[in-house]
Amino acid sequence: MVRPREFDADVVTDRALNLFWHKGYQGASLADLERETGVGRKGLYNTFGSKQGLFLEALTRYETRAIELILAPLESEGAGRAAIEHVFHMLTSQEGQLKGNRGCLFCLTAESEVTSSPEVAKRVRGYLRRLQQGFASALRGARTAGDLGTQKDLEALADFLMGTVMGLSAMARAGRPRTQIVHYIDTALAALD
Amino acid sequence: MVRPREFDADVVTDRALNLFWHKGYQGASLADLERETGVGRKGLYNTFGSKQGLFLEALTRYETRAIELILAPLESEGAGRAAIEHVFHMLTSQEGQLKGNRGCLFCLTAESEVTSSPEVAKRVRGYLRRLQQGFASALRGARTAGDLGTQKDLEALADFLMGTVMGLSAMARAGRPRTQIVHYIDTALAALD
DNA sequence: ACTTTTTTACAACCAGAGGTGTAAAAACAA
DNA sequence: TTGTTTTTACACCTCTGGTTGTAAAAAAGT
Repeated sequence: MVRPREFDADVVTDRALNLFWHKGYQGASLADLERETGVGRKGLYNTFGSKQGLFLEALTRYETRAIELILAPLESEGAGRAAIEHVFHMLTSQEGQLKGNRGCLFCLTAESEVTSSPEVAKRVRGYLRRLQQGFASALRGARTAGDLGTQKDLEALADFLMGTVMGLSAMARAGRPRTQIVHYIDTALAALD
Repeated sequence: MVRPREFDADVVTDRALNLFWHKGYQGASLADLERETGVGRKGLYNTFGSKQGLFLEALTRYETRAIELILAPLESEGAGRAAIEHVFHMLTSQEGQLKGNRGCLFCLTAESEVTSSPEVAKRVRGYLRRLQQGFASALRGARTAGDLGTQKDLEALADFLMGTVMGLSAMARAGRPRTQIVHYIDTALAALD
């Protein structure tokens, strides 16, 4: 009775995510999105409602991946200092957000103008809060395991690590040399000693 | 013989700088610049040649201030650990880049699309390099004064501090709570212990 | 085969971008 | 005052942004 769609909304979301990740929300134009996804304007609007709707969908997709790769290791029961180090080393590896000078999509978005949209702003704040809490959780684990100085302020350390993620994202997007980024991360992790 | 300008290019540059600082290069439109400076399009184009020309002029103005406030203290003869701490505390104070969620103009520009312009990219790279070298210089001073662990890698620490400036700028622009920023900076400075 | 429903392709829309052309206005030398 | 030069004000241009309308095309139930 109805004509089925010629494209898979999931792969379209994936491709749109890649574009937003590379160029940011405002930097990715509808023409870019058409080209990248192979779907015409009307198809995108019928499916996602608006450019921002598509962006929110892409954010969800990104968050899902980030939960697997970053948050889950930090939030897991036995997480401690090793989990924290693993996350940062993963982020600076080829698999992480360094590839293609993309950085972290939420960090990028947090600095941009899209945050004037309440929905986007809420999503960004939520992610960053969860990230900070993830670090706090893993830090408590590290303390319990005796891997952390007893005089350290855990809340301050969690804020520090969250800021470090933002700094890492900024350096990645700025195309800073790999050596500099590695120095940055290694020194930051040494702050836990 | 010639009709003199009705505006002072210096104050126009200042006002344009403020706008670019708040909204970024692409975020500041010609209409915004006209409104902010009180000068018409033709006046701006006669004086600065193009939007990018005006931006480069504003960058120069910003750099001049940054040299006074940030680089000079780091590069001065007796600079050491106190100079580094002073710079970061100044940046997190009301006088610094935190005011109005502006962050650091060079860091902001480094993450943006304007860097596809070779002139802009060169200016940004030059500033960041000088900043890193300023930290390295002050770190050498700190070591000489015995204010630094002897086993620390100075180059890595300098890269770390430069990254910390980028992280601070990102947090400021993202409108992160002051407490979090203070935690971030204090913990980063403790990494010098 | 016909009808219905939805997707498609294409063009158009309106707002805003950066940049420019034109002619009036203003200052100073003569 | 006149003439020259440059700045101004204002409209305009072209291009691109996101968004929407229209009509052809395609599947599935009857």
